[in-house]
Amino acid sequence: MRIGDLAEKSGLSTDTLRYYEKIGLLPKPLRDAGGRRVYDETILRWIDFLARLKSTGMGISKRQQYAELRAKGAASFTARRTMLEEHRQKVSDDIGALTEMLTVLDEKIDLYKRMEAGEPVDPAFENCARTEHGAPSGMKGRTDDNSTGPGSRADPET
Amino acid sequence: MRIGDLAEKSGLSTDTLRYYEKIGLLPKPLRDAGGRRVYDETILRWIDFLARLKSTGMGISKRQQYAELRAKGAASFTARRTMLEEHRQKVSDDIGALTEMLTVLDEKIDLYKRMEAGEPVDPAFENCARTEHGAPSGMKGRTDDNSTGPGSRADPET
DNA sequence: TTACAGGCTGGAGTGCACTCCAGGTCAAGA
DNA sequence: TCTTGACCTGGAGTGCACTCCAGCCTGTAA
Repeated sequence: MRIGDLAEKSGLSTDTLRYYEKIGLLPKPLRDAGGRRVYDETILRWIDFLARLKSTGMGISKRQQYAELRAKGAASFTARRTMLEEHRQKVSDDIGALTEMLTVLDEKIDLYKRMEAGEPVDPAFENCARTEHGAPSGMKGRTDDNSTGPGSRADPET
Repeated sequence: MRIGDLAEKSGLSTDTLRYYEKIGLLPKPLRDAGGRRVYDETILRWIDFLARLKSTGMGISKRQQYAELRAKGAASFTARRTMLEEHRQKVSDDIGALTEMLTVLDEKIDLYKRMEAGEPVDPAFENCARTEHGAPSGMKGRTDDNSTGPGSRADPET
């Protein structure tokens, strides 16, 4: 498999594949007689896992570190497991934060629906819907962000 | 409240607050006699929500768009709700992907533990442990890394 | 009155993660 | 043979999201 095929199969561009090789995320591949990179199908599994690490918030330097350990083989099993355990914790925390945000968004969306319908909104609930930060409400008098529209005293974003 | 106080309360630096103002995320505040920015407590709720949008993956341009709508007052309720509904979908999808990753990590961590203990690992199971069955979210059912480190035939990263 | 903390502006610099480009090589098909 | 397309390298450029800096101003406190 040449780099173009791998690009197609992995979803990464050839530039990105060469870049990943340069920074050590991908092992240096064999070359054919003409100097072109030749890849084995198995590299796809590694690229996939790298993509998953990335999409779940692991930055390049951590991935580099992991790739470096991987290159050491069995000697790095424990170190790799430790990294994965740390990442697991981060992923778990992120799920918690996102789940919380889902609630915040649901409340806010509901609030907007009711405002759109012209329903009067209880300021106490507004606070609750908007954030954990319980600041006293009372419209702030900024010309550009507040009470501008006809018929709106309460803006969910105030 | 001056910019230093707001920085302390919001967790953002004064530089970041001025930057957010410059790009339109924060409304232009009033100024005191000496030309210094003066903030009202209520801005904290908005900053908080912006932070939440950011930490849940909304980029600056989308936040700018939302802030622009917010500045329009009641006239933008529906547009804002639409943006929040789109973001809700994204957050929900992200939770799905992260949850899937949690399973992948758990299997991989378990695999490493067994390798560290010197347990022989059945290659078939290895694959199973690493692969997403059926690739639910856009990926093609490959979910593992693979390669040969020096000195191990059965490397979880292989 | 002077020291100094804090604030102001415009603009340059940073780190991440690519992405693009110029100028060249290689190999298969017309 | 010639053309074409894929590939090569080194290096420059991009977009995001800040972060830092120089040089200046203001207001309070010793």
